Amino acid sequence: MVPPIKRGRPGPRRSLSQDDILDAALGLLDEGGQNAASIRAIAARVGVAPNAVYTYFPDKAAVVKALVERLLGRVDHGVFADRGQPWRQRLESLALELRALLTAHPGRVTMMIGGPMDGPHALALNERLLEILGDAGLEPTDAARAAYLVIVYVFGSIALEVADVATAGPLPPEAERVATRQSAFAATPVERFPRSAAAAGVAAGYICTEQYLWGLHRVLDGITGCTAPG
Amino acid sequence: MVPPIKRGRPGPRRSLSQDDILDAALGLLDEGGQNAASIRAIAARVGVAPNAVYTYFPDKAAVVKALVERLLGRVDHGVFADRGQPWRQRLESLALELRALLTAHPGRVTMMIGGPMDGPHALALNERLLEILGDAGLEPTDAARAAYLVIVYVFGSIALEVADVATAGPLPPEAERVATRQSAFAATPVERFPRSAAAAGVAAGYICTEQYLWGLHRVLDGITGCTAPG
DNA sequence: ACAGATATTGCACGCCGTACAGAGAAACCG
DNA sequence: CGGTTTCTCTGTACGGCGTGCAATATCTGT
Repeated sequence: MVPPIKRGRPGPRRSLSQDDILDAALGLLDEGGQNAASIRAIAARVGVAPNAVYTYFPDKAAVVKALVERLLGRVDHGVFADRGQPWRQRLESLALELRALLTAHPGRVTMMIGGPMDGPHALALNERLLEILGDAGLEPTDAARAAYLVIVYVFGSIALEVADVATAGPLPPEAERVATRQSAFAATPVERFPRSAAAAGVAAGYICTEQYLWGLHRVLDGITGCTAPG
Repeated sequence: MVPPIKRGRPGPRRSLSQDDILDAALGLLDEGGQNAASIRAIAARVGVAPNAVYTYFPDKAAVVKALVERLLGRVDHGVFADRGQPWRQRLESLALELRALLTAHPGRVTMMIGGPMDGPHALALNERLLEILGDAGLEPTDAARAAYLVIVYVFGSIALEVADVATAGPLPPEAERVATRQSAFAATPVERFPRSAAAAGVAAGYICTEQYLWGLHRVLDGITGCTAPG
C-alpha cells in the first residue's frame, strides 16, 4: 500500500542513524543506571539538539522498544541451537546467557520488563524455546506454557537480582553483594522470624548463580513431569 | 542512645500523618498509573505544598518503600496460616492472594519490584513461606531456596502480566486482554516462526489465572522432588 | 513573656519529555 | 539553470518532576 521507504527523496542527509542513538542510549544506561538514558542526554552524546532525536524515533517509548529489541537480538543462538545436545543443557545455556547479558548491564533490566517483548527477536527467542521444549517431548500446548514459565523465571530472577542493589553503574561482584545481604539479614529478629533468621545464610545467596540454577532445575523438573503419564 | 520520639515537643502540630500521604499515593496510583504518584500530586491531593511532604518522608524513595510495606501488610495470612490444610493448597492460596492484590492495582507492581522487599511485612511473608515449605517436608536449606523460587515466580508472573498492557488505570478484564493479545499474535509470520504461530492461542492466554496456576503447579512439582530421594 | 523547636510555605534550580515554528540543505521538476 | 518541495536540525517554550533554601507561623517548655 504505502511505499515504506522512498529512496531518492529530497532534504539533507541524516547526520545520524537509529543505531547511533541506540548505542548512545546503551552507553548512558551502563554508565549512569536506568534513568541515565534521557532523550536530552542521548542527544548531547551524539551531538545534536534534544528534539533532533524525534527525527529518528517518534517518542521515547519507541527508543526503549528498539533498545529492547536490540538487546534480545544480541542473544547468541549458536550455543543452544544445536539439537544434537540434550535439551536441558540447551535450555540451561539459554537461561545463563540471558542472565549474563542482563546482569552485565543492570540499567537495562527495568526497561525490558517495563513493556511487552513482542518484537521479532523476542519471537525468535520464543521460537527457540518452543523448539527446545518440543525436543524435550512436550506436546505443543504444554511446550508453550512451559516456555512462558521459563521466561517468567528468567526475567523474574534477574529483575529481583538487580532490584537488590541501589547503586547505578555496573553490578558489584557477586561476593560483595552477598556480603552486603549477609550483614543485612543478620539483623533479622530471631524470636519473631525464627525460620527466616535461620535461613539468613541461604537468603544472602539468593542472587547467586547457584540459586539461579537451582531454581531453574526445579522448574525444569516440574516441566518434565508433563511428559510422563499422570 | 537517642530517645526516638519526644512526646511533648514544640512546634505546630502536624496537619497530616504518614498514612494520609500513603493513602493519597495509592489513590493516585490506582487512578493514573505508575507515574501518577508524584510528590507534587500527592501534596496537592492532601492539600499542602509539595515540599511539606518532606516533613513526613525524607525523600520519594522512602515514600515508595513505605508504600511497598503497606501493601505487603495487607496480605491476609489467615487463609494460608492454617497448618491443618495441605501445604500445596496453602501455598496456592498465598500465590493467588498476592496476584489478586497486585493485579487489582497494576500501578503498584513496578514499584514493588523496583527495590528490595526487606521490610517487616516482607519478612513475615517469607517466614510464612518457610513454614509452609517446612510442612511440605523440605530441609531448611531447600525450603529457603524454594521460597525464593516461589517469590520469583509470583512477582515475575505479575510483572510480565501488567507490563503487557499499556494503559494506566485499572487492568481491563482478562477476557478483553486475551482478545487483544490474540489479534496481536495472529500476525505472527508462520513460515519464520511456525511453532510460535501454532501456539498463538496458548500464548494469548499467558496472562490468565489458568496459566498462572499451571506454572505454579510445575514449580511446586519441581520443589516436591527435593523431598524424594535422588 | 520569651526562647527554641517544628510545620509549612514560596521561590528557585536543574532536570525531564516534547510541541511548534523556522532556518537551511538536498533532491526533484520544469 | 531556477523554483519548489521535502526533509533535518535548531531555538525556544511549556508543563511537570524531585527537592534544597530561607522565611514565616505555630506550638512547648522555661
